[in-house]
Amino acid sequence: MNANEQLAQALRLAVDPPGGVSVHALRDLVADDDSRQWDIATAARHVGASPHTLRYYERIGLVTVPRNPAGHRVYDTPAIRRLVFLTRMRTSGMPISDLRQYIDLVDRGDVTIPDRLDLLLEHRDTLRAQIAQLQLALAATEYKIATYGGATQP
Amino acid sequence: MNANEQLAQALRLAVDPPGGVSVHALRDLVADDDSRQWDIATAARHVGASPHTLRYYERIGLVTVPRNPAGHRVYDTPAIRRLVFLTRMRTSGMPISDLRQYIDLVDRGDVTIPDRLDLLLEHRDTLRAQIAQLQLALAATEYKIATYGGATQP
DNA sequence: GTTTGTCTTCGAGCGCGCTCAAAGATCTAC
DNA sequence: GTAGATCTTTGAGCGCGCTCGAAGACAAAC
Repeated sequence: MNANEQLAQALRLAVDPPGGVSVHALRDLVADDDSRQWDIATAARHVGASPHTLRYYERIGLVTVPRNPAGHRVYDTPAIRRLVFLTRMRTSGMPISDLRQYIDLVDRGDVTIPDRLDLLLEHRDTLRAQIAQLQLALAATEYKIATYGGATQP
Repeated sequence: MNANEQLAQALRLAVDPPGGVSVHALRDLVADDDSRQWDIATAARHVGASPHTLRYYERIGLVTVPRNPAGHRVYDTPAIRRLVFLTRMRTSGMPISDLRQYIDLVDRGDVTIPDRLDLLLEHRDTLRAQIAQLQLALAATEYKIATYGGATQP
């Protein structure tokens, strides 16, 4: 295998990762069943964050959470759905400032739908660019792995 | 143009738009020509960082840079190659602590090659996981975009 | 009723990765 | 020779996104 072939192989591996995107998450977007209630610990576990983080998100206005008579947070389905959205967007690198902007638009009603769409389109571009970047880094890494033993330099 | 070249070409086209690291950089991994000299501003421009950042990387031991008689940094080819590697790994989300670990191994010579390989393999897994995450977020975003006008919630 | 745990609010602290400011030496152009 | 940009070092500061601690109310188990 010469250098070009190795390079091509690395690129191939980077662009065609084993195991594709799961459809699971898409189903989450559609599912719309319950009117369950969750305490903060359960909610946190469900969205993969800490209770601290959930309180933080509420503090900075990303989500509003009703209380029970004792003053404890009670997460309902809309709150959970929003949190799932928020954490996914965070995981994908959207800064909190953008999320606040988006949430503000949501809270201002349907009239802001075009603006929200713009934000989403922008985010889509960002995601695509990020994926491309990562695939490049992956290609470089695959290449380095494939050729190790040859060169010593980093 | 053979298959490999076409693949590289396709990747270049798919990856280049947002500016930043390009397929170019992969060639840097193979290329090994020059003994050019660069001042810090040029070096910074070349790797897509600020002079501040380059000095910072030197301070924390990620790279060693010779000086000219006046005490100014003179970046040589090995230094640049290492910086390109470092910035690519940073861009792909590798924490500086990992990079220091890796660089320490490199500086300790060939005996650490297996350890370095381990780090690279681990990073490859991280990259794959990240890409999968982003593709998921992208799918979710595409879905939201496609269905906008329907639902109002977040 | 008492322990033990989880909840509340509020403010402060932290780790990361830069980023900048200050004070001074040096290079570049005119 | 002089102005202005760029270089040096050192130490401090900053923005982000949490993360924690303290002090106290409430809940669940015995």
